[in-house]
Amino acid sequence: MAEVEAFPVSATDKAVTHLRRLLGSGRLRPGERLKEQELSTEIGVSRTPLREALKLLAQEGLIEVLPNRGARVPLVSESEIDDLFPVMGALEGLAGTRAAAKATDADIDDVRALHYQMAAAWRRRDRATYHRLNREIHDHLLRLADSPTLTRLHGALDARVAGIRFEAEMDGALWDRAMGEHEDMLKALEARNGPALGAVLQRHLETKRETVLAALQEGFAGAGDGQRPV
Amino acid sequence: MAEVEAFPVSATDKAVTHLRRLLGSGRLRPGERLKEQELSTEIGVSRTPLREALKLLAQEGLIEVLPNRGARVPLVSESEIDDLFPVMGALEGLAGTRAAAKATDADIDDVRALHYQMAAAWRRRDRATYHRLNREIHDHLLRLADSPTLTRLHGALDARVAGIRFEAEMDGALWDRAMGEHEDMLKALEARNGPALGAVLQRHLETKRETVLAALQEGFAGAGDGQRPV
DNA sequence: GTTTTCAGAATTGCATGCAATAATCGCCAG
DNA sequence: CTGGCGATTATTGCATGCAATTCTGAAAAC
Repeated sequence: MAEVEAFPVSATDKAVTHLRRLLGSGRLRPGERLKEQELSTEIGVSRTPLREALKLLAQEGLIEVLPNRGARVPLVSESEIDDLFPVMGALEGLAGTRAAAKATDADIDDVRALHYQMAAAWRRRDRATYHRLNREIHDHLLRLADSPTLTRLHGALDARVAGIRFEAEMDGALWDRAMGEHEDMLKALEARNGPALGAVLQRHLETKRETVLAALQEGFAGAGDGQRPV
Repeated sequence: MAEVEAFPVSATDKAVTHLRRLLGSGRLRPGERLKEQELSTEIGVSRTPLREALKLLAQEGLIEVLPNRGARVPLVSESEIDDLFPVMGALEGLAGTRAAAKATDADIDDVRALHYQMAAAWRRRDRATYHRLNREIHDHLLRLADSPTLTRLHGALDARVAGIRFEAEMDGALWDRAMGEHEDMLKALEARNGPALGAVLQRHLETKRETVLAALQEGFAGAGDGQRPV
């Protein structure tokens, strides 16, 4: 067995990872104040690396730090969604264009397999499986685009909406529309038509934007299910 | 006069600003090691906020920090340029599309004024003025796009190539091509043709990519003129 | 009953100290 | 003279302490 590069995870990385999980899982809710003392003891690092982690996540927009007033989980507003999604659309559009150009036959086979599994989940209205496979397909396409910068930026933006539990709220019409767009994606990818794939992805983002906005208006603002009426 | 919100600049902000200037001005050269002690005394803050600043800039890709080995100014490689520019192209394309849709007549007048000043600078081969106005025009368009996320991401990517002194190397043919694209930009903006403006900006980025690559191959790698053969 | 005030507590921002890791340089073998 | 090795030095990573700021809440004023 090859010796694994014994890679000392820094306390800052540990804090970043831990905080990401807290934010993504909804343990920290929008508007909530993040106290350094509290978090540092929970995570098991001192305040210095924790503060570094907070600043890093703030730069990504996942939290916001106010001078002398500590960090908060930002409330996600409609205007932020409207700001965010066009940019994600542009990035995914580029990803699609590149992915179609670079995909090997094997890559396309992989995506096709995921696609048909997802279509099956959609037909039986299995939300959880659908969303898992959906994510896998999008990750796959992004990976095919083969651009670290693209992956990094997209990930940063995606993390901001990850807290919104829009999946649960996805209504039938929007879900069908999304599924239809996925059909078009597969066709464009099979035809290795980059511009078409890019265009579909941009349309798809618009559908996602509407889904997220609907969820937001239903009161699923931000991470967690804390605001759920039951 | 309204009382200005007296806002205390944090030591971290001070360090970030200072480091940005050092990197942008070429005082710190690619490959150079950044020592915390040295920098902190020069900037006048202690190591803690300096370290926060380093991590923030590292997240933007302006520097890289290796575990236990400190921070370095990364060498800019061709592959990084090839990675970066398509993404910037997608962002500027979006900016153009939005800018054309949102611009008021007054906005267009402003851009037109800048454009004709720049054209004059181009005709008399006044590089410095041309590049200043060029930057102003691009900033203006980005501002018209009216998207904080777009501005932020574009700024982060732009900072990475800002250190490369590609302006000095811009050869005649590429310069003329860039100027022609600016003509098209103005036309598209005047016609409020968003897609057209977006497309021009993407083409323009490709021209810039070639310019930067040429400069890189001439040995102007990264910030500063240290590698210049004289 | 509502608002203002102000002392005490809590919290953040930053500097410094100490342990752990990496770089450096002189020394010795070949 | 060159290349490898070990002690010394330099540097990073992190924890902690202290000053400055903000928050809290209870009493006083209206």
